Amino acid sequence: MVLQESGEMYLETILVLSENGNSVRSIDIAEHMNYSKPSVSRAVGLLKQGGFILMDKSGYITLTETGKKVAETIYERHVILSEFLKRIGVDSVTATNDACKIEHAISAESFSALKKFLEENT
Amino acid sequence: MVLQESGEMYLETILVLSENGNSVRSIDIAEHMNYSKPSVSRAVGLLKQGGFILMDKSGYITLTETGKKVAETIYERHVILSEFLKRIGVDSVTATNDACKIEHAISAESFSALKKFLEENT
DNA sequence: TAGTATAGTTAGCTCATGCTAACTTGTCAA
DNA sequence: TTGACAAGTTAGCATGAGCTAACTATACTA
Repeated sequence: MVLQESGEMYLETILVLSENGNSVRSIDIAEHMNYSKPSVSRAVGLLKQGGFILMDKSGYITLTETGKKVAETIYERHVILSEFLKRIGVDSVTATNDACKIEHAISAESFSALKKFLEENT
Repeated sequence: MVLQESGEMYLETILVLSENGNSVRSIDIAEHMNYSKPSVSRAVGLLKQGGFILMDKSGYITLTETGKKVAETIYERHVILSEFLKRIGVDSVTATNDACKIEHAISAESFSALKKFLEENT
């Protein structure tokens, strides 16, 4: 299963919700992302099928190792990208929004160059 | 008409082709973007309808003022983004590819901050 | 125990955007 | 003039991803 941008967003959302100590069911994802329940239901089904998440009998969702790896990769990109944008003078809200979009578009190579740049210019 | 990422790509392609002195018909766009003729035919129809391009009776395409503005905006982003990525150590091919994707995701505000950053660090 | 609220699912729609197959149209050369 | 090639269009398919309406299943409360 090839993960699209939307799949990455779902995984990232699951990671963020669980790290913040929130319960992670389809309904929680739907509320957080502002999507309808059926949209989330289908997406969750695909992610389950693709081996990125697990769901217990009560509907609580956890990331598999694979899912966690993807989610953490994307989330790290998000953090570094928004950090970088803020550093060059972009306001916090715009930086976060843009990071959210760019995180899916940037390659691993460009990302690590950016990260290195940020580390060297602290 | 709200322009999607794909519409931006078509306009950018039209700009690049014409600036390089190539003829710009649907078939030229199709060859350049590696898309089928029908895909381009429809996209061109939508761009025409949206007031972004004009087409003469022989099928030659030119950008309207609106279309040109969009195309130049995107193309400038492309140039600056790939310049920036190369500056921080990304190889030329990857920089170009990533710029191609990020140019549609970045906001005007983040872009101008990036441009300013690049100017101040020449 | 019956009724209600909450969560999840199913069916089916829409839109954007790619594709192929097949048709039309116009130009040029034999 | 005819035939062939090039360019463009039409019809219709596929996929991803959102949506609403309506149904199901579970659990708690009166």
